Amino acid sequence: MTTKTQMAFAPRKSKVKIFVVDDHPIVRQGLTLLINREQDMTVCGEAEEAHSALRAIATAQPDILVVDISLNGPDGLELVKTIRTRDAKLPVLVLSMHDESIYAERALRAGANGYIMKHEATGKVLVAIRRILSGEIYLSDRVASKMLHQYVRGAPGNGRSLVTDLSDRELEIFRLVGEGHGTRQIAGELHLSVKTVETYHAHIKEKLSLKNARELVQHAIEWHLAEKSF
Amino acid sequence: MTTKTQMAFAPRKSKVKIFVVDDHPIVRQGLTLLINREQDMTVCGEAEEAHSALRAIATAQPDILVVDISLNGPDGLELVKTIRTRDAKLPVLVLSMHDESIYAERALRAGANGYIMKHEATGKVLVAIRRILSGEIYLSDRVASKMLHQYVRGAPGNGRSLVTDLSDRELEIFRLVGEGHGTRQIAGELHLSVKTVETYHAHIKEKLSLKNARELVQHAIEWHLAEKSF
DNA sequence: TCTTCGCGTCAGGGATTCCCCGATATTTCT
DNA sequence: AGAAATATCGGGGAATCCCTGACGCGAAGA
Repeated sequence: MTTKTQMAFAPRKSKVKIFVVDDHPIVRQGLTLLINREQDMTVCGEAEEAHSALRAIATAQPDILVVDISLNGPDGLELVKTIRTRDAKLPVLVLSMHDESIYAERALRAGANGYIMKHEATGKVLVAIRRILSGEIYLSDRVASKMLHQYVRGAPGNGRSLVTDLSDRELEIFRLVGEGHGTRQIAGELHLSVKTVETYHAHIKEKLSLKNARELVQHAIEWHLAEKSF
Repeated sequence: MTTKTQMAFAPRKSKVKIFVVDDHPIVRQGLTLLINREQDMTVCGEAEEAHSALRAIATAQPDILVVDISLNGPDGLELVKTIRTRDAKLPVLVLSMHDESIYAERALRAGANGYIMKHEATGKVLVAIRRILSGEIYLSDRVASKMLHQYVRGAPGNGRSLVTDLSDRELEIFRLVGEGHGTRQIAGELHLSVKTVETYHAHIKEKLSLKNARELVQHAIEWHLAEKSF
């Protein structure tokens, strides 16, 4: 099931090439400096959004990707999915500033090989990268146990919100609404028809039991600046 | 393994001592590496939340603080306010991942000397630090122009919120909007014409320098949530 | 295997809101 | 008193909301 034959256990002659996608230059810089300090790793390129990332990846040919989940335009999940349609094997580590395990689950479902949060120790990033390169899947202990919990029981402590029921695309629109983007604006950013965005509005309203668009905006904004850190 | 305040082998030369507060280790690392590459700057300590930050700052005696606005527990604004009660002059640069200028206004009002967003170039951080150390206030061009625009018509002397410029009736509509009520609904509740409510919308947008109704809703909700915490 | 179902995408069309132009009367400030 | 702000309404075009569809596709279930 796994393609371990591709991975060599012998020490590489060339460094592992890593491509970083994050919309915060400071984070990119931090990751780059962190990675380049390692003897056997090097950052072969960066991008701040999905479109240019795909272009740059084609030429840079990295061995692994590190992708932030919240980007301008198509988000990290979309990027991972797109990459999966082009290269089934290219490993991806998804970064997130949110502790919410809904993203972890979605990331893995989208085809990522690991999920790590920005508030974890920097060393964990390197651990995750090595773990993934060796063919395994990386999850932080907290997220892993959380996901297992949700696997065993439906809702531990009743901590799941209706937002969990949203599909990836719906969640993406929901997030953009929460950031204050309008229908037309979102349609433009995601290269969709206005009508399509309106359909997502309708679906989200139904899944979250919201009466009208105003409540949608209200909940999206409150959810956005909730910053619920666990 | 994790040391919140790490004493580097700081050269005794008169480097500017910088203290970093951010709940994302990757960001802290990025900032630290970035700053320490400068000849005249050094990071004298870090913290990931407000409480330990206050303790560490007392001993580290930094020349300037760099504080993320979203922390676990008390947020960056609270930290800035607390610091202002202890040291009126210690300069503070507030970091934020939000590009909304709502936070910029609040940051300055809380006593910060600068506001910069994480999605700006890393070099800007160094520029901001130097600018602040020279006694000035740093704002990114976009935010600065917007805030200046706001202060032209306001009263710059007192630090009151722009919301106080609203008339009673306008504030009433503003509050209802923040509670999620729609135009028609408000008109019904106040026994007004829909057109009248629309006029108030326009007046409020004008006074608060808001582009469209969406920003109005955003600010109204933000303000509404802030009111509840007092 | 066939069928259902969720998902992503889009259209038509009436209802509603947004947002620019106004207007008039009362209250408040100078 | 005169000027400015305030409170109340309207017209009309653009944008949106919201309902009712539609189609392909992949996954899950019968």
